[in-house]
Amino acid sequence: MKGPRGVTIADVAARAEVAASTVSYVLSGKRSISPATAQRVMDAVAELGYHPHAGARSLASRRAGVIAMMLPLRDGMHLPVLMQFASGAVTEARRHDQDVLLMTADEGPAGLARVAASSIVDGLILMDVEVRDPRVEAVRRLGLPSVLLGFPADAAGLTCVDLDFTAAGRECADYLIGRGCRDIALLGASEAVYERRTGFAERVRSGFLDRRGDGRAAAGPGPRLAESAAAVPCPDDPVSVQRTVKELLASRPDLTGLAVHNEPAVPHVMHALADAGKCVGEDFHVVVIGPDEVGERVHPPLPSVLVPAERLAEIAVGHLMRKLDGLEVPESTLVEPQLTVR
Amino acid sequence: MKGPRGVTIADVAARAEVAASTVSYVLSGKRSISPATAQRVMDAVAELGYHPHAGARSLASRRAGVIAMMLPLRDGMHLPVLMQFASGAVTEARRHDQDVLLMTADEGPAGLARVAASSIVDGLILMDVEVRDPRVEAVRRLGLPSVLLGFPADAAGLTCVDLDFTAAGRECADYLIGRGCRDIALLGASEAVYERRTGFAERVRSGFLDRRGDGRAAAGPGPRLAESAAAVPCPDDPVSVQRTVKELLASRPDLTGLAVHNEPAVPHVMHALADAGKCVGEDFHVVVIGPDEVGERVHPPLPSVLVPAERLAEIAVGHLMRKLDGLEVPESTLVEPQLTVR
DNA sequence: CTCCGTAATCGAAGCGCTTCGACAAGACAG
DNA sequence: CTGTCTTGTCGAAGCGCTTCGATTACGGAG
Repeated sequence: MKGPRGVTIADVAARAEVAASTVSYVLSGKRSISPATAQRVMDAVAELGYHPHAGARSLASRRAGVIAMMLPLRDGMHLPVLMQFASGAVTEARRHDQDVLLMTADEGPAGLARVAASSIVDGLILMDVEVRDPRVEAVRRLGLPSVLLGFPADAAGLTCVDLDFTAAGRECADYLIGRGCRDIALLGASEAVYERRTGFAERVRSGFLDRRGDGRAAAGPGPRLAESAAAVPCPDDPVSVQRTVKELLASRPDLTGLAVHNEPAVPHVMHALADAGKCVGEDFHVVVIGPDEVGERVHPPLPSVLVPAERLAEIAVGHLMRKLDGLEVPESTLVEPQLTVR
Repeated sequence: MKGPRGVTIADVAARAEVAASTVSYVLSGKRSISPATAQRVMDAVAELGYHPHAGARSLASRRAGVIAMMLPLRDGMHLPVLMQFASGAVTEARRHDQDVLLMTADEGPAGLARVAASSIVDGLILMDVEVRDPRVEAVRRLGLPSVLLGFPADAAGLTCVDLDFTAAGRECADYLIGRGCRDIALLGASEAVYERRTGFAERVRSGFLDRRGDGRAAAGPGPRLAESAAAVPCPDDPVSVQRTVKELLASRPDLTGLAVHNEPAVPHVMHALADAGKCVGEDFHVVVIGPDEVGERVHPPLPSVLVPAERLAEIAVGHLMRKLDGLEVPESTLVEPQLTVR
């Protein structure tokens, strides 16, 4: 039924004149083998282009060498970040000799049950976990080693990794304050986003508002504070963005610093500011929270606090690997955001 | 070493009081089984939550139930399209009871050799195939059933699927002509893109220029033609876009229709047109080639010819499944673009 | 009433790998 | 020189599944 039978461990063993088990031990390093024999085996492996049959290996060793990565491929979620994450995860997984099975979030808990039961994967990375996420319960029940990106309501006993959004908000405020702004504001995502994932957007907001001085002394020990800071939600569409910015400027005439946590809105914000006669980079400062490209693609280029998606992926995969090896990992990991000044 | 041993086919067999082989036949349908027995088996499967061990299955049947999808995860390539493609591919694969292994293009030919040799996948989908692509040779050599997205220089014996870019260019021209534009232009990607993938960008251009009348009769049989049409490349950065548009308008004062085949440039094009006093939608028409969001996120919303990524994915996966079943598929499939008017 | 074809089921033989216990051959202490 | 460890290697027993005869039971044809 299948064409060329493929080179098996027996072929390698024959070629190196050893037993199949010896080949296995050379490859896995689980028993000591004399250097001479090991070399002969490695040569045979190279000459024959041997790669162990994944199925046979998983059957015998109860380790598939594959991890599943469940992404919210359909919507929401910022795309570049997702891609960077996916890319980083695959690269990191390969470094650990693992492959990555891609699943969409809409396979849901049943999908997780399936891959777990069929032993097709050894572990799981769950992206974009929401506060009330049905998949979380499934993960708990299945007992499959996993790492979540995002924090569910009850994270006890789970390994979670996420960007430190509070710190991101704070960094934006600090950047603006450092530029001399006394009155600053945060332009957030649409209301809908705030409802969907408690945490995420709110944490940015609270970090940002942390730096609100409200008349308190702006000097002395501790971080410098803004005299005044506000946060307003904002829909994605061009017209609403323009309106929101216009209203914001009208209601706060002394505003000189704006943090934008709403990727698609950025170009329109710039437009609106220009219309209002603000000269970004001189009498007005803007910082965006989002991937680098967003800040790069407008004129003038904007500094940005980005989600270090690749780092997140590395950390997540790294933690998962450690769990697979039975090692301990921290339950909760917050990754520092990175501010890129342009 | 592993916790709960998992439910096996033997457990199901015991529960249903049949032989393991009978369970296998019920599940695969490869031999006829009496309805009564089949029912008992199905019940047992459901009650125990049985899922066959993927490794064992692949070992015994020489079919892994997994296909590999190699994406250029690092750069280039338009992101939303990629995501839609990935999403569509996974969904379609699941419909055929297959899982998807995600690989990055930088694993290259060696990665293909590895997955092929380890029988971890049954087939391959290669995204974003370029004219001279080292992976193509590997695919040929390995003889692994595969489907390519894009056309390599020598596509003989391979199954290739792609958007009909020539038709996309033509459709843009036709749309503008239909709007009454007599002098139209195509704003393309940066020179670099044209060099990287012969085909792709060029085909759009040639389709577009197909509708150039150059003084020929604009009436009569056949498609209506524009009196004049031009194509200019354009870099991505805001400043260059502005300059390019300005120069274009200056050199062609009668220009009233523009097709933009350069996603990041779109907002800046709109800006430049506004600066030049053009009123898009009334005295000037713009159509973009790219995913819907691009057209939606500017003001006014623009019609767009999009890459039907999801369809491409379905077709690619569908073809691959057919190949896995030993059926015939066309060597070359061109997918019609879709024009969305707003 | 026998013979044969068909339908339904079973048992056993692998698939290619890992892993466990055995075992031969030295190394070394007594 | 005998007994005890190591070290390096082998053989065999599965892992859970599919698949290929073989086997039984049952009708209908002769």
